[in-house]
Amino acid sequence: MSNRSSRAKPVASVPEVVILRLPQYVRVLNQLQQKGTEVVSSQQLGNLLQVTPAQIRKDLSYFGRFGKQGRGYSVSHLLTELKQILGLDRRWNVALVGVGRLGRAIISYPGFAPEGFDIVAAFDSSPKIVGQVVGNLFIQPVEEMAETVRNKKVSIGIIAVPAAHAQEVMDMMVQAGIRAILNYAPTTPQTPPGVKVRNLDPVHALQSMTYYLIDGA
Amino acid sequence: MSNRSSRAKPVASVPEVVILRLPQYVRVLNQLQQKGTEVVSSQQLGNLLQVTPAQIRKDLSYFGRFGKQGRGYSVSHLLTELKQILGLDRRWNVALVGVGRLGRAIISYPGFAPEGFDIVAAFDSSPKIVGQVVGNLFIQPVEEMAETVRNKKVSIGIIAVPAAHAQEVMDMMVQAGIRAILNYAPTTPQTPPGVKVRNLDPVHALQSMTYYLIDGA
DNA sequence: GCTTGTGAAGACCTTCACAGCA
DNA sequence: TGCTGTGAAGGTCTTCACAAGC
Repeated sequence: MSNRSSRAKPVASVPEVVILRLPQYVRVLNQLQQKGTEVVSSQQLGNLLQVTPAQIRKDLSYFGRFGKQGRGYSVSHLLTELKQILGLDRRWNVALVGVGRLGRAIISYPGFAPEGFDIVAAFDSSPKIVGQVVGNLFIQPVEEMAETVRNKKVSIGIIAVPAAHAQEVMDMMVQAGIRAILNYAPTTPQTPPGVKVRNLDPVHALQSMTYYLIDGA
Repeated sequence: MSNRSSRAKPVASVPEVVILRLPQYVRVLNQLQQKGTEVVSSQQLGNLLQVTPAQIRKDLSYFGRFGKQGRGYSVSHLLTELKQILGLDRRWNVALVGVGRLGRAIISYPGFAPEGFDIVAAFDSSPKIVGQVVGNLFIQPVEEMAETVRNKKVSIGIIAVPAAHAQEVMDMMVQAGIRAILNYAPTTPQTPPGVKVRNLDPVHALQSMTYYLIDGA
């Protein structure tokens, strides 16, 4: 009923599309804050995000009442609330499986840590790769996954193995208790309920655009 | 009315969610074909894809009637049709902008060419990088983009520059006539109508999963 | 008998439009 | 006056359920 503590849990379940938009709001609010903007209206946010103002207000209304009539939203307050809602006010430990060319690129990608995501373990199935050190990480055999996930409090997995092995890696991760998975393999593994997967497959992305190019070319 | 020539254009506009699913159907059908499966029902496809059979039949019905009552779908026939619908029965020329660490990884990624996507040009704004040869590609200055896109019949662009420059690269690509863009930068550029963009931002993907992890941890 | 293709129903999400409040 | 928060309306996508046909 009250939302004063900003711990308010959504009463009804929030549509996933809404959750997918919130990180974008966070990103734009961050930019506004850096520019020194203190207050923003749903109208202005909508312009920046190419979204209708009504949608922004509706999205936010799932979680509480963050604005002031006649004025708009306090940038810093809304940012704080959204980060807390999304769990972006803390750090998350991540485990990577597959330390080939792609896996190495992911380990050295400098964009994760500043956003609160720390790759704290990396696994491979090849004896040639296990034992190597990449970045600061000692590459472990996949057999150690469950134990390491427990010890290092890993909550998120990244799959960077060839498509043919993605499903078994998924299963191992789920078995180890991981419930959020970022999948770089060009395949869509079967996912048990309660586990979230995001696929980052560039080929699939391309294949879903060419349809719109036919005729034009 | 007839769909014999399989050139049938959809009568009403097809929902984008449908277009996003079709490449998955193609992928699974490819696997079935390699295993020697000749006929498949919407039920079986649904099991493999974790989608309801009704959805598969409805999706396909936007484009024609590809099945046989009582039997199901011919794998090879459906595959041919879907590839043609999506434009995956031909090759597409792609231009990359941003030849840093990420751009180099994209150029050397071996997954594009077998699926019909050829990176035929690469651009960078840094004089230190322009003139280098990466893979087989001579890195050109961004100023040459419009001309090269025309000469080499490029239809698709890949953005692999830092977030701060993604918007201007987008604008240049659109200016050069590109209408499909794969964006690796961690930002969502403003997109003019008629241009399709797919974002492959790993941080955004992670930020949209942590919500579901709260409580559990 | 089995499976497609599809209108109709239902679920879900977006947009409207306005009461309420600063 | 200006902008939020939100029921209600509208639109879109998914699922149902069954006639048609192999």
